[in-house]
Amino acid sequence: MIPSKNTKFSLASPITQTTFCDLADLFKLFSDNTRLRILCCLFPKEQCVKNIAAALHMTPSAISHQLRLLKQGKLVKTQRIGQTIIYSLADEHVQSIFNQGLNHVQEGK
Amino acid sequence: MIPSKNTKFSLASPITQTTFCDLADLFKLFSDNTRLRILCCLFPKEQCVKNIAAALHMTPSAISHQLRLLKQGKLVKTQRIGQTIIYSLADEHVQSIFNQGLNHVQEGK
DNA sequence: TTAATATATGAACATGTATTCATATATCTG
DNA sequence: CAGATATATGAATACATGTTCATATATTAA
Repeated sequence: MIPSKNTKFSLASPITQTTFCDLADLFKLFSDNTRLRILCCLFPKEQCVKNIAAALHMTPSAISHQLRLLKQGKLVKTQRIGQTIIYSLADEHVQSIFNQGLNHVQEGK
Repeated sequence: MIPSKNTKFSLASPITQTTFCDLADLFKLFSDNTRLRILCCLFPKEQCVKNIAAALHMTPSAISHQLRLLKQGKLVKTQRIGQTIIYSLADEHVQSIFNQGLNHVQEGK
C-alpha cells in the first residue's frame, strides 16, 4: 500500500514491510563514519583487522566489532590465513552504493 | 590517508573527514524504516503531511519530526499552499540512492 | 607446553534517536 | 474576531548504538 502502482520498482516487485526493514538495515551499515572508512579501506584491496585499525587510528577491538556488523550484513566476507583474518568486500554493490551517496554529497547536496 | 590513491573517486577528489561525516549523515537519513516509507510516498508525487501520515498509519506529529530531518538533509523540499505544506523530493539522487540499495537487498544481498 | 600474536566477544557506559503527548504557530472560514 | 484545520516543536520516554576495557579463543613459534 505504501508504494504506488506507478513507480518503476514496485512494478518489478512490490516493496513489502520486510523489504523496507532490510533496506533500512542496509543503509544503517553505511550510516556510521567508522564503517564507511573501513569499507573505503577495502576498496583498493583486502585487509586484515590490524591494518584497518592502524589505518583508521583505532583499536582492533573497535574495528572488530564493526567488521562483525558488516559481515552480518553481508557487506564483507572473510578468509583466514594463519592467525590473521582477511576482510574483503562481499560484492561490487557495496562500492556502488558508496559512490552513489558520494556523488550526492559532493555535488553540494 | 584513508582512501588509497588508486580508487576512482579519490582520484577525482580525495575524501576528507568532513566528507565521510556528510556521507554518514546522508545514509543515516535512509537508515530508518519510517523515513524510507516517507520517501517512497514522495516518489510518485508530492504530498502533504496529513496524507503521508494517513498512508503510513502514523501521527502527523511523528511524520513532521521525520520530515524536518529529511528537509535539513536536503532530501526533500517544501511548498506552502494555504494551510497545507507540500513536501516533494529535492532531486533525482534520492530515488537513485534508494533504488541502488533496493537492488542490493532484492538480489538476495 | 609456554609465550606471543591476531582476532573476537561480553559487559558497561555514554550518547543518539524515534515516537508520544502537550502545546504552539499559522492559515482559513464564518 | 472566534473556531477549526494543518503543521511544527519541545520535553519526556524508551530503545538502539559505538567505544572501551577486560577477557576469551585461535594460531604460530620456540
